[in-house]
Amino acid sequence: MRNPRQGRPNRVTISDVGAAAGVSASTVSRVLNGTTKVDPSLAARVHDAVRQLGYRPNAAAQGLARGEWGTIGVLVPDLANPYFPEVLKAVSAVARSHGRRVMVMESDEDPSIEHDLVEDLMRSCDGVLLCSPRMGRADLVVLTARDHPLVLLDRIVPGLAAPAISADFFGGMMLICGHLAQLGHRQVAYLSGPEVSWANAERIRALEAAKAFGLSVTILPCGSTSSCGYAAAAEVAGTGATALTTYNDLVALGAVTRMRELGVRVPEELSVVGFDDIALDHVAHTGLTTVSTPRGQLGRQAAEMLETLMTERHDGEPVYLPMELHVRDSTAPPRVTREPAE
Amino acid sequence: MRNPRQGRPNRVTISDVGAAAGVSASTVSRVLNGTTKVDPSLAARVHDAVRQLGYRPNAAAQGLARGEWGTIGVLVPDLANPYFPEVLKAVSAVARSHGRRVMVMESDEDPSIEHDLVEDLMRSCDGVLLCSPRMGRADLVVLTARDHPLVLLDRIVPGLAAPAISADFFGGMMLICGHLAQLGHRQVAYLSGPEVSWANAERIRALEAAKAFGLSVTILPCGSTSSCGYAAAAEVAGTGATALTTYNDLVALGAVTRMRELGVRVPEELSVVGFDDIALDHVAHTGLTTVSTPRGQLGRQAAEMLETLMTERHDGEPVYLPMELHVRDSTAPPRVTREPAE
DNA sequence: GGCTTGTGAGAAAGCGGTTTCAGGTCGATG
DNA sequence: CATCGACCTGAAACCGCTTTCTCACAAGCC
Repeated sequence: MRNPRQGRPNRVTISDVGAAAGVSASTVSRVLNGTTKVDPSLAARVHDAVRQLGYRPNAAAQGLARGEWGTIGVLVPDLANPYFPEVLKAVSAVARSHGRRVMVMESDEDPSIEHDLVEDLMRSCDGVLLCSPRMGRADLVVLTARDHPLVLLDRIVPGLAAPAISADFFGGMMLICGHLAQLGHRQVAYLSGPEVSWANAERIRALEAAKAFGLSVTILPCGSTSSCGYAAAAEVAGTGATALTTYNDLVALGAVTRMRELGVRVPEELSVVGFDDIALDHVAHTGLTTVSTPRGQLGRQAAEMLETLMTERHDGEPVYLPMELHVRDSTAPPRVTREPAE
Repeated sequence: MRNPRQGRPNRVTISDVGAAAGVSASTVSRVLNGTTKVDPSLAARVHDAVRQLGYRPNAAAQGLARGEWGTIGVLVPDLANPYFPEVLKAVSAVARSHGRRVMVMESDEDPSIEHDLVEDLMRSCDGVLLCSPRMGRADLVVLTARDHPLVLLDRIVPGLAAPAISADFFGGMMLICGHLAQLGHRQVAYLSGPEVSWANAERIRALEAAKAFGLSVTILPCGSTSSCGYAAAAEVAGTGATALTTYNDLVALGAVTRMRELGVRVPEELSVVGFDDIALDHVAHTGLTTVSTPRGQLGRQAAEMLETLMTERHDGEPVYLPMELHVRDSTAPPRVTREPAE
């Protein structure tokens, strides 16, 4: 049944154009795609017909015939997280410059549906950009094993067939630790992100490594939202920490708000550091010390990787983009140095 | 040329599945779509084959055969504007619940390319959600005249064939004016948004109407970003206004930042009101008085409208969603009442 | 001038599904 | 026991476009 109920839109086909111009459909196609020389006068007639009939080629038919959808897919955990729109923006620009459309999906932070979503993207896109901090390794192996262009974003997993690009979370946290150590802090607390998040693991790995700077770290379970930060902030006092590091800026800002309420002065009594630099500092004047993720570059480069992946085969190593430290008003030397460095 | 270079992904077709299961392709299709009763044992064999071969139907082929792409398209002016991700999130959820994927495009605030983008969406999507505050009326007329489901978001234009839904910007600004009038303000300045923006016009229309409350309004050209607000804030002093209204929260926050720098105390010396409620107040504690746009509901309802539009024909009137006033810390009575109401 | 090249346009064969159409099997019925 | 429907299933047509294949025609060569 051709679903006669709804007059399907855009019913003018390439043959209609051909008929109107007095040529065959093949010729119309050739004119529009410029694949072969055609008689200029015919070409003109075709263009006229196209304009008059308002012809627009059916994307599905083109995709089918060409074996290319002209589309790339992006999966992100949460669109509302200010981190992603910026990435998306860059991806979208790159895709457009290559004549591709962008399909966006969101998993709502639910890793269990991500596999299906990616499969869905794969069957409707030429390539997929996957940003999934939580997806289990097994799923990743299955997906990257499929012979379908896929680039991993902000997630480096050794041994996968797919290329990957990520901000250097480890390096970013090291910058923070260095900054804190230099200020004289020794006891640091960390409001940890999602348990199974790779990005969170990277931060923790850096915190461990920072023991070399003489930092001692207490890890408090928290989450990735400002309300998590707000809720978890109360427990920082018990750790004796003079500085607080966080999974991201949202958590940090939530914590700062709570600290204010608790009468803990920032940074005099407690230094607080964010992560990602999404604090919109120019607008909201939060003055949060943090490290910045190069989100635009991340998106741009990821999209370019995907684009090359769709023509050549993959070769390269995972790419890490450096983060940058922004010292603002939320960090200061600890009030009392516990003891001078031995 | 079939582009033999790149082994096209997902080469297992429905016929392969049929062969593996010892049935015809038609039967496989019937099993997968459940259109007709098929022998249970055959169905089982088919399902096995599907699983073993990892078959996924080619979306383009399905789209072509069914005359439906299973996709809706969304065009927004700027993904990085925190307003849109929330709308998008809701749209995406609704689309998914109807088994549709979402294609996203961004015009980068450039109305001149929007027409093409929409055309592109139309030829690859079953329906289009158009959020374009700037597009000229002529373009809108052309696009809505095409026989293709399209819903207008945050833009009500009388006389168009397409259904429309918008936040009630007029009502929102009236709430603000009422609030300010009640506090005793008489002289109000407005940092105006983009010249040609419909949403901006609505706000101004409300400001005009608020003369009935005894408010006298000075309109200052500004823009839609925080840096615009920052830049334009200096001119407010010259107007004698005791309260400042803005195109949106970003502008307002930029203005507040500048006011702080200029030594103007908010709200003691100047009340400032935002618009949209994207200030992330729970995280950044900006304390900005503003009106909230029901972005989630907007996206949800718009997507539903589009969905019904794709089956039935359109009938209804434009929908306006109410805004809500949030009084926070950035508004207060004026320091000196210029003169008592006559 | 006859024959080989070269050129450009139309016919036709897919791309990978869905859906119509026709036929074959089987149970029920007269 | 022969006939008629129901009901499935496979073959074939079709969705709209691209691309190969084929062929007619014109120009170039000896």
